[in-house]
Amino acid sequence: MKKKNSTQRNREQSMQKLVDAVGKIIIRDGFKNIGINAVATEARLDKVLIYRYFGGLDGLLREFAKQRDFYIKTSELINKEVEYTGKDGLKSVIIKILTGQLRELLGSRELQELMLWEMLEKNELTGAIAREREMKGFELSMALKRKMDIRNNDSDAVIALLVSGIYYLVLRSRTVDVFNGIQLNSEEGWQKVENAIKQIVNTYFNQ
Amino acid sequence: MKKKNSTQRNREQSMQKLVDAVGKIIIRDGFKNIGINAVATEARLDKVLIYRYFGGLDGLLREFAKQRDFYIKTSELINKEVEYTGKDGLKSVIIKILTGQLRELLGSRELQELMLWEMLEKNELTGAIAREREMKGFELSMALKRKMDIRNNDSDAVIALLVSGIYYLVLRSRTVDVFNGIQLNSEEGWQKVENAIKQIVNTYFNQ
DNA sequence: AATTTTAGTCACCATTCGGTGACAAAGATA
DNA sequence: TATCTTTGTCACCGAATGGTGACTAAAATT
Repeated sequence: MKKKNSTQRNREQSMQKLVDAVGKIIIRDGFKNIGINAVATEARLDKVLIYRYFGGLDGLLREFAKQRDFYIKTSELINKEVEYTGKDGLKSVIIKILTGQLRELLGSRELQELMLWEMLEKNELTGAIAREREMKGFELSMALKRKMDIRNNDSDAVIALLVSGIYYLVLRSRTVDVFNGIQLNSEEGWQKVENAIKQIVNTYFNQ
Repeated sequence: MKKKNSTQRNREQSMQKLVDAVGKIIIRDGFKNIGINAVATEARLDKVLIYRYFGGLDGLLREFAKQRDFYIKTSELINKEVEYTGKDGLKSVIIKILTGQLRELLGSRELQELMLWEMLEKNELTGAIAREREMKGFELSMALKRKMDIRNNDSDAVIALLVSGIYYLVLRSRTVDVFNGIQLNSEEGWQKVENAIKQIVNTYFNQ
């Protein structure tokens, strides 16, 4: 079997076109408008290929999720920083991680759509993606806990609450301009959120 | 025109059946499965009545939203408490409000579905409902701000972050059991969240 | 060169969607 | 009693959905 790069009749290229079509639709219309017909039309290919190459829409979506690594990368990058940071520098590391997650999610429309999807449908697919991401976050919380005082066993709930707040605000900014007086569609508003994060972390982790 | 309570040919009763069908579907299948056909089937009535009595699905949904008051009631109830509370009691009032919102949202499946809906669709309907709720929350933030130190102008962002965190955790609990090590489907987990809220508020609003 | 495998197009299916017109019967009005 | 309005059922429409079988033609195998 020789591989030819002829523009016609190229299976790999067609498969990639279909995967890319998924991303385009998610960014343009959101995940809820994804369907066999929509993807095939977007890719300018016939929908029967989705069944042949991926076994159906689910398989295609799985391949899509595999290609883009959908988890918060900042966690992994800075995770080890926690280990080698003294108790004093811990606060700034936490702040760096949280603001990093804020900015990363804010910058990735695809990730936003995926997280919304996870929130209202419990697929095998969304479950798998979410599980991977949650594991990263959990590692962070555990790493923090080892550094913290043992008698303070609610630090993970505090982190969870802050991360959740970040997630909600970013996802909410898609459909609303103002939340609790915070401008969700201007850099000024996000600066205020970042400041709030810093202040909470600095005051809470001082005790 | 005499009003008769005959079981057949009763307009008001049929209208109410349609409105109730909306609620049933939202609770059972979520908002995304709401459609003309589904509502009519659930109400055991013909869909043409939805057009005649409500002008369409939108009008029916508006009536549905009007009947149930979809906003966080705790805010309104405790709002005035803020005014007549000294600076010392302020922390406990904030905690009471936040935990109240947590419990209220946790207890209302309908409200959860509605908030999810607001997050991913920008209807005239979802917009109106959201706007009303946001106003209540904003009033609270403003009332707090008046009590607080003027130089601290990020308290509203802190509140917004906490409220957002509460919203996200509750909504996430619909499709996931654990978030950051917090058990979202057990009272124990929510106790931890409440404790985290208390600790954050107590440390932050101490300065 | 002949044959088999593969990539891709096309036509079609049953189902469901939102939406509408026609019609029968019940109730109100005269 | 006769007429008119209202309530509700039914049948249908076009469009879009997910899904499949038949076919053409390119490419690989023999």
